[in-house]
Amino acid sequence: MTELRAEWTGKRLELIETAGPLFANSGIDGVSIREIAEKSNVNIASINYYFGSKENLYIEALRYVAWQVRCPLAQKILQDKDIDYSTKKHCISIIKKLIEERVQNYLSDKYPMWYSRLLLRSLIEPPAKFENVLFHTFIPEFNALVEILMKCNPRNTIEKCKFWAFSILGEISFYVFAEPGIKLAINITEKYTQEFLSQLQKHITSLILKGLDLREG
Amino acid sequence: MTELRAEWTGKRLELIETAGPLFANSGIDGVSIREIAEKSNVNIASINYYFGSKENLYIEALRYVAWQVRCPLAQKILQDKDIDYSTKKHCISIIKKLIEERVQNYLSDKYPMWYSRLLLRSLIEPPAKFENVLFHTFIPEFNALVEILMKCNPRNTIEKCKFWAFSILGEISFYVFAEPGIKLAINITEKYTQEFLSQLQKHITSLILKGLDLREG
DNA sequence: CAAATATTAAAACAATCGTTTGATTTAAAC
DNA sequence: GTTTAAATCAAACGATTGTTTTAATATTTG
Repeated sequence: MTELRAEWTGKRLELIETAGPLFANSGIDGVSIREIAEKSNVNIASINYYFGSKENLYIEALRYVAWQVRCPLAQKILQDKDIDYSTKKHCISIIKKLIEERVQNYLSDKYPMWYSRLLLRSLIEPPAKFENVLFHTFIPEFNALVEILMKCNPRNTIEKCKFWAFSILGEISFYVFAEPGIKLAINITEKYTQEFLSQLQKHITSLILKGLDLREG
Repeated sequence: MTELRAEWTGKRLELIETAGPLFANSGIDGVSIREIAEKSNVNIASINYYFGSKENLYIEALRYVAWQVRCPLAQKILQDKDIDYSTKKHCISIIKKLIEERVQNYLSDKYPMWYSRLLLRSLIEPPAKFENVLFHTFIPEFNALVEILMKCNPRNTIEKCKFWAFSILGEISFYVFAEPGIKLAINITEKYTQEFLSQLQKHITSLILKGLDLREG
């Protein structure tokens, strides 16, 4: 666990942690600063005092969760010059870890569920101001993912590897953004159990590895 | 193409078609009835006159798109008693069609993109009132999908087949709800081309069939 | 302690929200 | 042609929105 940035401390952090889940559930327009102030036990003026505006608070909350649940494993792996991508075993191990990281950071109780919900919400409704956050989190991780997939399967074109990267991201993201619908479908009301997530991780890993012709053994 | 319902005609239809894309992009709270009235060239009072309230207009728009882009193929297939699920060929053909139907209805220019965007938005933010729409569209289609997957692969448990169904839905849905982020990642500004969608459909079909051990030949 | 700064508080700001009213116009029915 | 209903309109409703102001209170600094 890395340190939080200095900007995410004290009252600022409190406000982010209070407003965040509200934003994640109802969007920026679905939450009033009075509701945030009330639940956070601060005066309404504090929001503008600490963040300048409601929109800035939203953007800060977005930057905060993007930092928390970021998945830098792919970039780290790419820096390792000792990896031999010609052996199936290594490639399988890498892809397994890449999927595990995202299931852990997006879906497990390592972080509150609203972290990933707020992050993914910025994917569906990206006002101009949010693109900056996306550009520094989602895009680099995506590009690293594509690069690794290229090395694991050099015969594939970059276009095909982008499809594979989107498959990995999509499979996991679906359980975040469609969470209410999914729980309706499988008839549960509580949060995903660890057992469920373990099975899900296995399922996605198997699906992707098979697709990439990287079946073990 | 089936007929539209009587409730979706005239001024009501006009209002739905005007408000729909706004709702899909910004959510119910991100659009004002004055903006809708202005773009629709009607008086503000018309919205309450025709729908009773803004929320009802939103729900009607949701019911409208859910009806339009619904994917009833799975239910239809299940009614056909002549299908032999023990032959790989039939199973492959069925799953291909199921994926094609969703890519067509959700992503192609068969329908405006905001249809599927609004529908999927109801998955991420389902107020109590929207659950009703979900329950009559998303859930039955999902259940039928699971049932077909069970018949294609009787050795699988129902839990595993649910994962497979979610995989199919998730792979395609990702390109709807994360559309802005995806276009940022692959650096395009226009809508998905037919060529891109054709490749995407091939990719998802191959991915799912391989995962289900239904590789052709 | 005194001065300067940072934080909190209540109140009011203008603007916008969804909705309603009541009058007027259009269309349909007899 | 008269009557009845449907549709449209401008205007105003009270409530709520995000933000600002101004004063009071902590906190920190010298």
